[in-house]
Amino acid sequence: MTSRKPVSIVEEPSLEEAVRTIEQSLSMNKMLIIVGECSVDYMGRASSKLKLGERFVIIKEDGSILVHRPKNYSPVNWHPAESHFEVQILKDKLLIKAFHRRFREVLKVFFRSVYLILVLDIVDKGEFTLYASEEDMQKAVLAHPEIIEKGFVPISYEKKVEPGFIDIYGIDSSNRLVVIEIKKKTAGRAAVLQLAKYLETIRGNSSRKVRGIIAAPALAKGVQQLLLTLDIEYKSLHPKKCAEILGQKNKTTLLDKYIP
Amino acid sequence: MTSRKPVSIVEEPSLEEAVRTIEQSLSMNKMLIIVGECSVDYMGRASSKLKLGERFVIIKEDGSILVHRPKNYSPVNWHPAESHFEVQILKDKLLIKAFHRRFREVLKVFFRSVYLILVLDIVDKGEFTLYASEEDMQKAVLAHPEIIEKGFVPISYEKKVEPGFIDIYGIDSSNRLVVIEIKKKTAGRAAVLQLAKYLETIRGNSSRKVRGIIAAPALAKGVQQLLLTLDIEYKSLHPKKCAEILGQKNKTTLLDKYIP
DNA sequence: TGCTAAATCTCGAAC
DNA sequence: GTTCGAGGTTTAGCA
Repeated sequence: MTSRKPVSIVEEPSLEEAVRTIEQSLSMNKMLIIVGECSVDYMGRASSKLKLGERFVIIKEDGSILVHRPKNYSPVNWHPAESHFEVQILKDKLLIKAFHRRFREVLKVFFRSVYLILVLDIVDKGEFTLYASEEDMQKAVLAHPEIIEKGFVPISYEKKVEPGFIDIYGIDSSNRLVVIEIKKKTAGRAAVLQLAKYLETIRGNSSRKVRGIIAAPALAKGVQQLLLTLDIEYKSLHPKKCAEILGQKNKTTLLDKYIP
Repeated sequence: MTSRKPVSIVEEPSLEEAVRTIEQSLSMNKMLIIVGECSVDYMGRASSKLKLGERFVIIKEDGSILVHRPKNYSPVNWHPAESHFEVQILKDKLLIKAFHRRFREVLKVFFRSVYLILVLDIVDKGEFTLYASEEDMQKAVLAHPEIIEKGFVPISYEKKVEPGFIDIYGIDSSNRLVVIEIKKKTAGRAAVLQLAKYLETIRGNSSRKVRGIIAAPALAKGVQQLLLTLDIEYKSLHPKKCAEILGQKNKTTLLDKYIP
């Protein structure tokens, strides 16, 4: 048994060698980075021509292709995933054709010379979280309760209540109990009904007035009426804003410290 | 004198070697592709965390940085141009910090191991034209003269006249001579004065009324007055529209032919 | 599947 | 430097 080789390098291949390498890698679903001198034609939703120059082309295992120049964040030409490829020699040039069926597009890269081909067999299962997770939103509220409302003071979080765990509970400026359910995305009926169950349990155990608040970036359609019926409030709370708030202590230490 | 080496490869460097290579390349304003096992933290307009995995990082000479996973067209993390970089070893990891001053952002890439570093010293002066080139615009006008005006009939193109070549000339519906100068981008004073010279030559050789038309997507500011003075007209002509006109015959032959 | 709206939008040009 | 507008925008959420 051979161990996986994450990086294979083909230096200064002839165009024929390059064709073989590229075809083989594509058939084995490996990623490619091809560096060389090329021109590019694109036609589809729009059309474009790029004259000869040195650049590199990335072909990913999901069938996306990108042509990158030495400048700019964005590729000069590309196809999103699901492209199909054809490689051939055509008049002393290596031609990579990428067809995108859904967009009815064709991208053609003509290599006059190939400096290097990288074949990457890399595995990436790393979890990616954007903005803030629901947990981070919770942290943001705990660290800065005023983002819910002035005078709110958290008492506990992840508190066990009959149907599950309450995200945050505390008291407001009038000493009323407040139960908060946090949602990262648009809050639907399910979220509201879950909070309603918590409230039912708590209201049954106490004679004090208990407020319920759904904190989410948005409210699903038709849920507004449900809130009125169940006597639950809605507070707009965006994960992005939470991230910024959490970051403020870091921002002074991180951003202001580091950015000249 | 040494000739430029477009591609340098550093395989399986130690983290210390990697730091040296990266710092050196950055200081010499060369492009970098770094393949390895890394995690990524981002904080700025939004924030994100990416756990350990195999991926590659591109750092371009304009200070843009991209972190690409094996899938997806778009990078998982990035900075647009104008980032500043710091490279260091931190707790058995290679840390690349990218600061973006304008956006007040920090991107941190922690490499646990580096498989390969590509240093690219590539030059790309190739012209990029989206939609249509000036030549295509000329073709579009020749194929469909009515996009200039109803009744216009081209007679010749690229005709030699004293200062250079006239893009297109022909006659209008009133049998007057028409000289057309085509520009792909906003027409400035230079373009108008060039056309004026052509007109001067032609008007000197003929007693007929000669019209001069600048065909371009836009007119630079202040040029309007110059047009009045020189008795030159302006016709809005967009390369995009020209491409669409030209593409009508190509779309069926190219796209339908190639895309399965 | 098609639309609507936001995006770490990017990017270039005008002010 | 900042703002404005277009883009093969892309991308995610909903009808």
